[in-house]
Amino acid sequence: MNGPGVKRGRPPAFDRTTALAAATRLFWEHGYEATTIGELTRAMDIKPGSLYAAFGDKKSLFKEVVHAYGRSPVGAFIGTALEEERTARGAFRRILREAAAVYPDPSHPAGCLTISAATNVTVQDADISAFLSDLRNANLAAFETRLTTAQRQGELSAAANPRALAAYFAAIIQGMSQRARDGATAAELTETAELALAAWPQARG
Amino acid sequence: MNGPGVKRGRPPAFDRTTALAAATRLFWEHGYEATTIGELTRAMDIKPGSLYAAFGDKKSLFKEVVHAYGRSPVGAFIGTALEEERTARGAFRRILREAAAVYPDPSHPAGCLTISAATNVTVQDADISAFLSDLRNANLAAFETRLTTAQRQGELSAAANPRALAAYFAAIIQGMSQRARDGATAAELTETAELALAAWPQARG
DNA sequence: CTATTTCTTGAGCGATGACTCAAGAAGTGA
DNA sequence: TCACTTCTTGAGTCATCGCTCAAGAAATAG
Repeated sequence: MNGPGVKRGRPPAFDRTTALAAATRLFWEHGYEATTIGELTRAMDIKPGSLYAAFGDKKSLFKEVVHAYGRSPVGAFIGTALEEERTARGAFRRILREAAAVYPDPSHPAGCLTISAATNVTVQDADISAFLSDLRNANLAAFETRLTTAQRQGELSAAANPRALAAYFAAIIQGMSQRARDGATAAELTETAELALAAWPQARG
Repeated sequence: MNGPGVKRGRPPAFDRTTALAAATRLFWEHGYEATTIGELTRAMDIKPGSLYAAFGDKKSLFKEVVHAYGRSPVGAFIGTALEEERTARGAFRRILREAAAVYPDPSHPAGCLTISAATNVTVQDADISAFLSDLRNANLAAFETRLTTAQRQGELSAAANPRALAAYFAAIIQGMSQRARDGATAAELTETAELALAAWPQARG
C-alpha cells in the first residue's frame, strides 16, 4: 500500500525553498525583466529544464517569489505591525522605524521588492507591473482601514482624514525604500521616519 | 565665402528636438531597458541608421533625454523653486505642491523620469542606474545646502537638522512620484504634500 | 531483475535585442 | 552641370532572450 507521503520517481536534487530564496535575491536586486533565466539558473544551481518543470515560466516563478517574500519577515513587517499594535499611532510608528532598519539591511538587497521590482517593464509584461501595483494599493487600503477604525474608536480626531493619512504614509514608505536603494543608511532613514511621524494629527495647545 | 551657419550636404529630415521629445516619453513611461530601439525609431519616425548617426548609441540617447528633461519645466521645477523662493519653507512648500500637480499630469507619463526610469537594470547597464542615482543624490545635497543656509540666516531653528530634513523631503518627493505612477490623483497628492509640510520644525507654544 | 515514474541534462529552437553598413537620395559650392 | 558632403534606407549581423525536448539518471513497485 502506498503511503500518502511516499514519492515516486527520481527525487529533486535541489531544495525548492533555497532555490526560491536565490531567485528572490536576483529579482529583488535587478527587478523582473532585468533578471534573466540564465542568471536565475546559475544562482539557483539548476538547469533551465528543471526550472521550468518546477516553477512554470518566468512570470509564475516571479509571482511565487513575491508570495514567498510577502510571508517573509522583511515582506510582512507592515501587516504584522498593523495587527499587533494596539493603537494606530503605535502601528505606524513601528512600521516607519522598522522600515528604516530593514530597507538598508545589507543581508539582502536594498529597499522593498514589492515597491521596486517591476518599475520598468515592456508592454508585454505590463501585467507584472500591475500585479505589484495592486499589492501596493492593497497596502494603502489596509492603512486606510486601520486609520478609519482608530477614528471610530476615538484614537484619531474626527477632523483627521484617514484616506489622506494612509496615502501620506504609503508615500513616505515608498520614498524610504527608494532612498535605501540610493544608499541611505539606517540612521538616516530613522531620522526620516521620526520626521514623518510629525504629520500625525496633534491636539492643538 | 561660407558663413559659419551654412550647412553642407543633405539636411536632416527630422527635427531633433521633436524626436528627442518622443524618445523622452518612451523612456519616461517604460524606463531605459524596457524601451527598445524599435519602439524608439517608430516613435521618433526615423530609421535605426539615422538614430545612431544623430544620437550615438542607446545610452548616449538616454543621457541626452535626461539632460533635456532636466531643462524642461517638469524636470526643473525643483531647482526653480529653490532659486526663486525667498524662504526655505516657501521653497519646499512650493516644491511639494507643484510635485502634487505635475507628477499625475496626464499630458505626460506619470511621476518623475529621474526617479523611475532606471530602477530595474541588468548588470551591464548598472552605470545608467548610477547615473540617475547620482542626480537624485545631487538633488538631496541641494536640499541640504538650502536648509543649512536657512538655518544660518535664522529662518530655521538651530535645533533643526538640515541633513535629516533634506532626506525627509527627498523621500516624500520620491514617494509621491511612485504614488502618481500607481494612479494617485493631483488631489490626493496635494493632501500628501500638506501633511508632509507638517514636519517643518515649529516654534513650540 | 524489469517496469514505471520523476527529475536532470545539454543542445538548440525561434524571436528579438542593440547595432552596422553599403547604396542611394538630397542638399551645397563652383 | 559635376563633385562633394551629409542624411536616409533597408537588409542584415551577432548576441542573447525565454523556453523546449529527447535522452539519460535515479528513485520506487512488484
